[in-house]
Amino acid sequence: MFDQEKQALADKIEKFCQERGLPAKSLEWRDIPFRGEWGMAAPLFPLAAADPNRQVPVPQHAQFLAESLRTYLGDLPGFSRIEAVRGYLNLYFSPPEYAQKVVQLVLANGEGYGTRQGTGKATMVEYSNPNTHKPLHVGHLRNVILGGSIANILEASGKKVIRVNYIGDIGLHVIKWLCNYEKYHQGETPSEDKTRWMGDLFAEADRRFAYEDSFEAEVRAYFARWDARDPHILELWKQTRDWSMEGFAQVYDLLGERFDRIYFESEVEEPGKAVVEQLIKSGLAHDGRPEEPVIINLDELLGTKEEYRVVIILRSDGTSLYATKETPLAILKFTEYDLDQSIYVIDVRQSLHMKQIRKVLELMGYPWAEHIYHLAYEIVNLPGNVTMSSREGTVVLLDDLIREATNRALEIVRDKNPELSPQEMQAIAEAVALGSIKYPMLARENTKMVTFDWENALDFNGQSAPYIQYAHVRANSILRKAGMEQFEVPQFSYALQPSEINLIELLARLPDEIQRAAKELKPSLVANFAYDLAKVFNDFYNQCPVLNAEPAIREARLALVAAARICLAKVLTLLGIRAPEVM
RNA sequence: GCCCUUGUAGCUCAAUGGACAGAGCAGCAGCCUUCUAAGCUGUUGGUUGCAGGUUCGAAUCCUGUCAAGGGCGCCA
Repeated sequence: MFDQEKQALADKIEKFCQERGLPAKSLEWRDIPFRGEWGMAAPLFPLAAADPNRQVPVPQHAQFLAESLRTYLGDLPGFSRIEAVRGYLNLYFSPPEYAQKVVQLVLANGEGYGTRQGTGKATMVEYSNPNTHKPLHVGHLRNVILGGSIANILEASGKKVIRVNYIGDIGLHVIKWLCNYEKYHQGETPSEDKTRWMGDLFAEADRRFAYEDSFEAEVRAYFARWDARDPHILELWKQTRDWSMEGFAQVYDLLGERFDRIYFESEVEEPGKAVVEQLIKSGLAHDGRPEEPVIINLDELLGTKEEYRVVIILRSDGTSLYATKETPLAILKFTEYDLDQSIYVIDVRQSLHMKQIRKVLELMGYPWAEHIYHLAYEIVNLPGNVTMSSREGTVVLLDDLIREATNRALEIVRDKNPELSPQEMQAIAEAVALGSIKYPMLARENTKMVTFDWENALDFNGQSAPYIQYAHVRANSILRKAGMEQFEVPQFSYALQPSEINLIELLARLPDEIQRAAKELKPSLVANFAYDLAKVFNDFYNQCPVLNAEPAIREARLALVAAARICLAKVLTLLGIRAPEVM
């Protein structure tokens, strides 16, 4: 933002160091942690520690250097004052200039503020990955939300992004479902809620499989028939798979997710078996059939001990496994696209598995194997550390949660905005409900477990999406009443309130926050920033009258509100949360 | 047994190796003739699991230890 000034400053500091025989270390600048006045700060401890002429303890010497430097620098253009405190050199920006630059920059870029155009090779993000014939619960939600947000953030940071969904449309779970359906529910068709109906039947099939030996045997036989491409089974499979896919489409539509490419497990099953043959031929895999499965003993091949373990790539009966299909999928991805990085958003329990797949691809000689990255996230549990399991009946279904949250939000909207049409009310309630469900899953670190509880999920107060959405609504409300679309170059030539300064500071930080979140693949950084931004905006809202301020101040503050609205909408969008105009 | 993750206020979580460790919820006391109170103000609450080490400086990095969760040959 102040590049020229910063460069001039760096030159002066370098000269200062040279004159005193100090190592020419560049100072590390950071924000000053005190709010209400802004600028940049540098600790002088490293320089003090490296000073050969130092005779007092480092902190004391750092303070001495800071003071010397302050005197040496004198008055600098663009900065209002310089101070030396506890070993830090603090430079304060000149408020009117800084404020104007920031607000103008935001307004000039609009929705594009803080984002860059996509250049270079693409980054692929694989996420959601639902299994057909199974219910969708809150646990699946974290994956979708996280993956979608990461894709958004990467895109905003200047990457080309390819969103990919890998659908588990085949495997033991599907065979179980089909076998159970044919035996006990022949000819039945799904009820209104297809996903739920499919899920209920899955739970039933899963129970039979676990507790009835005869059923298990039937399922195995059924799998063999699938393998032999029994036309009857293929037909049934296609039909039932479509039911699931229709249900998924509804959910993605509601959540606002879209994909550039959908891969099906079924499309890589045959290629996977070919890869297995190839691995056996090359000697990497050991074929123990018919008694034993086909395995790759990675530890033996690599000389490691209990690190990569053994990976099973084909069952002893020749049917495929998850690992059978993972290698051809990776090959397909890198064949279809020119990728810089291939990110897999998959829960942490599959860490070893992903590590094995990567290593197998590496051993097969694919140079891009190192560009595979497993983004591991922790699962969503229920209170008391109960894992969601459809078999145990310990799940919170997505449908139920969204419906309940929307109803609660609708009550509040009706109460607050009785003049709106039912359609408008519904749209707002949905935006609020989905936001409040999504936000807690994004605001934690990926590696931290999320415990779901109803009370929390339906709380629209405090650190939550509605809080941020509400700040956006307030900004929007002011602008609507002002009736302004265009803004003159704002003049902040009055005494700025601390809350105004804090707000402007956060607006200025937005681009860096996006970059950092993209680099670290952490939507939590954006989620927490969004809350900070909303909080600071609410402070401003309470302390600084806009519409009733005297003309010069009113104009500047309106521009600031417009800039804040843009940024609030921006961060919400990155999180996959809608920013309503009214609520 | 081997490996991974987590441990911060009563609860849920923040904190690019840097200044007094911050929010929300819960509790208590207040604020709607003033741009929407899904908001705001004040207040209570801490030996950052424990012990060492590295560093001018550690919640953050390293080692050990304790606790919780997860993974480890035919589920995905």
